[in-house]
Amino acid sequence: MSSHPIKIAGPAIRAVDPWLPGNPVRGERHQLLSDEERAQLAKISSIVRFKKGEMIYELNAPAEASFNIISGVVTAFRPLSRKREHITAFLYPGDLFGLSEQGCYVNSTRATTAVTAYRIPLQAMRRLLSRNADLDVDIIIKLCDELRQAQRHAFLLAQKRAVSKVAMLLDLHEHLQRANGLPASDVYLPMDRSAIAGYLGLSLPAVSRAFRTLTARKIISFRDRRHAQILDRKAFEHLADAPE
Amino acid sequence: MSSHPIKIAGPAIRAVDPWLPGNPVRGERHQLLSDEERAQLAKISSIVRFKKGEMIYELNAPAEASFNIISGVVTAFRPLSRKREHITAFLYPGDLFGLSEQGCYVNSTRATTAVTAYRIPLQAMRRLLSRNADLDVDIIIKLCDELRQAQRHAFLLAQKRAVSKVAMLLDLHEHLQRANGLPASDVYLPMDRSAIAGYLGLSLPAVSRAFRTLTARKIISFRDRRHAQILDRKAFEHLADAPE
DNA sequence: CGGCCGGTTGAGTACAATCAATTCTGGTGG
DNA sequence: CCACCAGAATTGATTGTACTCAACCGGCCG
Repeated sequence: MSSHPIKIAGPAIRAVDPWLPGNPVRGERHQLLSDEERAQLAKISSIVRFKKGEMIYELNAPAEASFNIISGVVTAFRPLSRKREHITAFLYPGDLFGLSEQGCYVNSTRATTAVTAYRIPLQAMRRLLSRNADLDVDIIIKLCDELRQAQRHAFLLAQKRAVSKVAMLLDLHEHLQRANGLPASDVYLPMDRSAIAGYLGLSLPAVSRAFRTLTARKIISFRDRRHAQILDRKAFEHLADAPE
Repeated sequence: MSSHPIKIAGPAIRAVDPWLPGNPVRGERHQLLSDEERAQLAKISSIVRFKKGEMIYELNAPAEASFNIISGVVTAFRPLSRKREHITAFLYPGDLFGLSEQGCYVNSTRATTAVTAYRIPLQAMRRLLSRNADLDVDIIIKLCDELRQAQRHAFLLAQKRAVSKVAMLLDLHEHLQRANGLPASDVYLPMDRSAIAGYLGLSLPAVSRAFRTLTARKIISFRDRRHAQILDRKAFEHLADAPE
């Protein structure tokens, strides 16, 4: 232990606390697990790496493990008939994924950037869970977090105007960056346009046009394809918050 | 105890098991809590009743309790500017609701029918959770269930054609009835058309037209406003499953 | 009997999908 | 280092579908 100054503490689960109002900072996601818990999890986990674009697991495959992201971005999606896919979520460091229903994964996942993650076998996880009440509570908190995310996603999808959807996506990512303590002077979008389209329930051209509209109206501007700045906060929030 | 032949066991949480393949019956939601756990929860809960249409709690109010439905249907929603609202979920017996973020509710809820429910104070719940690892696991299972539901809802909302959305709604409710062991010869929709519109992200006229289209094509028929039958299973699944 | 609420139907408009052509970008090999 | 290529992204023209607004039905209650 002490022979290694840089210690890998084990899985990290980060979420906004559902109970405490502002802990430690309003809206900030914080590390839920104690060092003790992380060590326990580390004992049953392995570290895996995925190259950009690599599949992590496929829909309906037998679920053998959950994953906890250390670095990189993962896209969770449901393949549709042809070249289309419905994107369920973008997952970031501190997130947990690999949900199953009756032993099978309920979506497919792919590394959107290079990814390193803890791989936590389900068997071991279950065993650990039934022995450790504190760990359970942390997982519950995280699941509540993901549930709220999914509900926000649904809310976004219920919007009709493409510009609103796009604005809400930017808003989500800005919040996310802030919640992770990163500077949010510009919004970084690690995924490509077609992934955005899949997440927003729009066609790829529609995404492009929506971005164009927003830049034309001087509401946002693009430093490059993946870095956006919000220029007109007022107009932006009007679109992203309560769209008509 | 024994003096009362009809005993109220306490909260019931029903969900599809994420791990066991088919337990007890493929796709069936089963009771997660042991009698022991239900008794523990019962001790810290009270039973509350709500009239049809009554608000249960409001968005952003301080969250003091979670609820577990005994009977009736609850609508969770997010109020929008005017007469509109985005409906997050319809909740049925065995469901758990009253999620909070930093101490406040993240949506509003209203009784859609007369409702009876357990009211579980959060403080007591937290205390109980941190002492009981088995109970935690059950709650985790339930949250996974709700998370999948939310993701299905998002998937539904990503569909573009109104008939697909409506078909998926019927499909969801048929599955739900089946999962609860009810006969599913016809699909019962306990909510009114405008609630359906709010859930599907459509205007009220669009819902009406979609139903009309489906009946005109002899894919479904209505026994009455709230009871639908699926006539052409093939065509129905084609719309509800992999649209396009 | 009349009004009200939930629901349906109709006409016109707006917005995004589609299909297709074009430009931009990043990566590769000469 | 540059030329080139392939995939990503943008733009354009047309079509379709759902929205809006508004009128109309039908049951329920006073």
